[in-house]
Amino acid sequence: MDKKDRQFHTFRGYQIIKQEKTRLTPGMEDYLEMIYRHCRNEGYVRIVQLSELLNVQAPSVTRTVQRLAESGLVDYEKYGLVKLTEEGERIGQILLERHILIENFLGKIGVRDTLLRDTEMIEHNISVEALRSIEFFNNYLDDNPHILKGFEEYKRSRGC
Amino acid sequence: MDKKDRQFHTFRGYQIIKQEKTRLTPGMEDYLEMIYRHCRNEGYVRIVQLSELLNVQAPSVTRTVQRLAESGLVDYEKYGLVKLTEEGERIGQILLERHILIENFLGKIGVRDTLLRDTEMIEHNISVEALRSIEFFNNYLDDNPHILKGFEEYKRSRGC
DNA sequence: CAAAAGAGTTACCTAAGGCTAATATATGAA
DNA sequence: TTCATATATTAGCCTTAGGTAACTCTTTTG
Repeated sequence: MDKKDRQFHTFRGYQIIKQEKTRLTPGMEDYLEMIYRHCRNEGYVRIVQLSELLNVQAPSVTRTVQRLAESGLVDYEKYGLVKLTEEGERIGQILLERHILIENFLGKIGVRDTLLRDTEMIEHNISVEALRSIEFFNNYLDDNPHILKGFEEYKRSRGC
Repeated sequence: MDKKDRQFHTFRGYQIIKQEKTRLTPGMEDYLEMIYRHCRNEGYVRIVQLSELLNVQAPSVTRTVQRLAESGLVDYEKYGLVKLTEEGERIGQILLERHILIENFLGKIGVRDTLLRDTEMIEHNISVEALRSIEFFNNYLDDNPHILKGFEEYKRSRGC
């Protein structure tokens, strides 16, 4: 592990370190994940659809899609359809799986109303190690359903 | 709950929404939490100390401390000592408790090397609801130590 | 008490990722 | 085929939060 990984950093500081390694900003991840979700079913997606799905304005989408194209993750030319490259498909799938993993986990421990938002906020910056821990823990909980049953009971008994 | 809270947003989109509500950016939270940690013991902290603790350059600290002063969270005047106001102390404590809560939880499920980084990345954006869920779950795990013992066993049996 | 060292500030640069306004392209209907 | 509408792009602005270089203030020390 890098030396600087062991020191404290600000939120922004960690983002910068991560980005140096992956060349994918949180924003690009957001877009790529959504493109993947949509292209899985439809094969392509349009700028305006993305802008609705992501709740941002079209110019923000254009710019980010252009960046993803430069990075070789989507095929896109002006006024055309947004499609994934093989590499984009591969990474998009990883991003979506990560999203689902975190969402499942938060759901298990009782997050409801803010599930989407919390998942979104956590997924882009979490480490591989933490992700693996969550995955293991998820599996453990699935294989031992009495634990979450006990948790529900525990919450009820404390008037939650 | 606000209507826009139920739609998808990008990472940046959620940050903006959150900030509209709290008037504290992730950066300001980082700094305030560290100021609180240090002032608890020493009563004050200097710009250069903060820059070392946070691993950023002094000018970044000056600017953020000035902003925190504008927001009434710290007492600071040029070339002076950084001290917390009552309000800053109150919020700093909440931030530190939140940090510890998340760190404890991640530690319980097995995060080690990246514990600090993961905690930092999660803490600034997590919802109150998710935080409460984690808190409950933490307590449940503490009151039922066999669960985490079982988890250790589970991991070992799968060669982790 | 003057000079050097240390601490802090200012001015300015960069990048990401929002936004709006204005412009350009594509498409479907008369 | 032309024109209206829908779609997309460009240009330019804003904020946050990093950075450096150069300058100023404060403190310490010979």
